[in-house]
Amino acid sequence: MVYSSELVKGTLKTIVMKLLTDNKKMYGYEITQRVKELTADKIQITEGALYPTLHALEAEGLLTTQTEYIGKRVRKYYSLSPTGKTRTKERVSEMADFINTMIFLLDLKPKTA
Amino acid sequence: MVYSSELVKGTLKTIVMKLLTDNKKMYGYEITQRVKELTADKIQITEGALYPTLHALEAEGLLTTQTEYIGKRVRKYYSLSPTGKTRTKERVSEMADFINTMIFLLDLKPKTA
DNA sequence: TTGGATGCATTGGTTTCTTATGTATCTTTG
DNA sequence: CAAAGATACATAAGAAACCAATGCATCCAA
Repeated sequence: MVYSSELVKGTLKTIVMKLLTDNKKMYGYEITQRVKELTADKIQITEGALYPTLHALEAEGLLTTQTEYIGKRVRKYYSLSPTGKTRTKERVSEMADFINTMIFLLDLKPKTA
Repeated sequence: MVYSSELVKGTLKTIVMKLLTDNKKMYGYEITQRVKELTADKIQITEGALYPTLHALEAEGLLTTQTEYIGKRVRKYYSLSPTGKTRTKERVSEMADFINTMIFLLDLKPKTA
């Protein structure tokens, strides 16, 4: 099962940034795999979506990169900048608020809970 | 305060359909106002987003319409078709599942809860 | 009588994502 | 050892969903 792409829309940046908060540094491919395993294949980040997003976050100054070589293969690690860490907290808490609003709007909690 | 539009993306249809589940019939403008008041102005549905969405849902056969006149002013009521009701349940429960995934991914619940 | 609210709708542009493609290396398997 | 699949980066074309702006029209209150 995979969530409809419409549902997942708008959450990619937040997910990536939160992962980087917990893991200090990660590379693109690793992120796609981590999300897949953490969500039991329900969210699959495509590379066509991820790489432009990473580049955009870097251009915004929220991520920094460092390139490593594994044999002859390039691996580009991303880390949160100080600004990125701040923005991540803001984004995550905004998302938390939004989720509560959705739970209320969609009546997802039994009233007796 | 208003949620960033990026965050709200992809939830419009679900919200509209759920509202129609609870209210039998509603018209466009009413929907925008209801969402505003239910969310304390945090979600503001623009008309440029809403009307095309309503038309799309109608074209999909999920909504039916009936036009009424208030004085000389047209008011177009939307209701869920039987198919629409089924789809709404599916959408809402998919959204519930997705929200749980996001809560897990973003670590939004204290582990001792 | 003018501004604001009500109520419909479309158009042009942007953001965000998908699908497809490209290049290259490494590993596993028949 | 050849081929397929995994690893790893990236871009380009197009679709989907949305926003901002605008337009038309009615109603009401100041």
